[in-house]
Amino acid sequence: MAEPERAGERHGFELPLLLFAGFRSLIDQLHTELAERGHPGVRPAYGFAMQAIGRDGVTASELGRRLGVTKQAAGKTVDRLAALGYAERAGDGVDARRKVVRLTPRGVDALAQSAALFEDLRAEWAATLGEERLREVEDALERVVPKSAFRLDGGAWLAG
Amino acid sequence: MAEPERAGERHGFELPLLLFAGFRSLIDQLHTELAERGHPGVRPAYGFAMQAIGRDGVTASELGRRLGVTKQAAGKTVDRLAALGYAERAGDGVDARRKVVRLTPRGVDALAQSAALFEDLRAEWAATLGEERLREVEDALERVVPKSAFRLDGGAWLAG
DNA sequence: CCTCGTTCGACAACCAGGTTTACCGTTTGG
DNA sequence: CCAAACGGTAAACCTGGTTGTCGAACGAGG
Repeated sequence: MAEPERAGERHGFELPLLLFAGFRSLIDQLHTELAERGHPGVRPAYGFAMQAIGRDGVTASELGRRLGVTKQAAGKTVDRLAALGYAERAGDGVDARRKVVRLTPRGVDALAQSAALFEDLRAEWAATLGEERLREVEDALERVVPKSAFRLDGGAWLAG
Repeated sequence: MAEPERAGERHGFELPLLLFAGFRSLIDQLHTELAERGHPGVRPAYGFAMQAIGRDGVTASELGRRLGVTKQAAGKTVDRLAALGYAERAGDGVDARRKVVRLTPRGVDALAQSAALFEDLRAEWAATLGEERLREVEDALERVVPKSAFRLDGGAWLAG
């Protein structure tokens, strides 16, 4: 009760909420903008997947390993991506079992736009907080986050 | 190329990853600890739901509104919570349509333990970063996060 | 050269969580 | 007093996962 000014005690439960809200607002803004730029169907999970496919393409099994899910789940994701025109499967001449998943030009475009938009969003934060302070936040998070949590399998985690 | 020291340029895509990783590591640690303290079955989504039920109880419809999902989805969540012994339904004497969902003592315990654990986890971060710096991170996030993103419907958002 | 183990892709059945649509019973207000 | 609004439930379906199983293709050994 001593200092009603300047947000008193910080409670433990606020921290995860703030982090999540920050993540969420970035992702929401990204997808809003992405939708206006010709990619209305992209969902957060697809972003992770396309990132994992990359410009060289991967097999479904390898994609599963990168995303931390089973090859079956990865295969289903590729199906949806393919249905939306973001990826396609092509047989591999060398190994008749393999089918390489590759991003279509449309997929590559979505990825490139996302990267640019993330830069813009970060710049907005920097405008509010100052580059200095934003940097401090990033550095702090990097110090406190175990690198084991720093992977590309967000989609899998979310679905628990 | 001027300063290879001190983590060069920060890229836009790192920010959401850092925020998510931070959130994720807190939630993972919470549930690991929770499991060791007699609540192995609790999943992140249940945490949101139990928080929304609160100590007074709510109807399924109201729960749905709080969580940002349909009443049907809320009802299913209550089913799972009830199956695990964290919540129970009771008829309301006044309005024969209503069935109030209440936390069981076990549910209340899970909620209380979670709150305590979140305090512990925040304290760990404070030990690494310093209370000062952690506070700066929290304040920065609060400034930059639109309060509209600061809701209790995380579960619904995750499932897209 | 042929077989054995491993890998890749696909299929089926299932679970968690969400959505629509639809219906029934209760409560309430014009 | 009756119709509209509200609470609960159920069915069918979607997205993302999971196991388990299977056949086809590769690769290393005998």
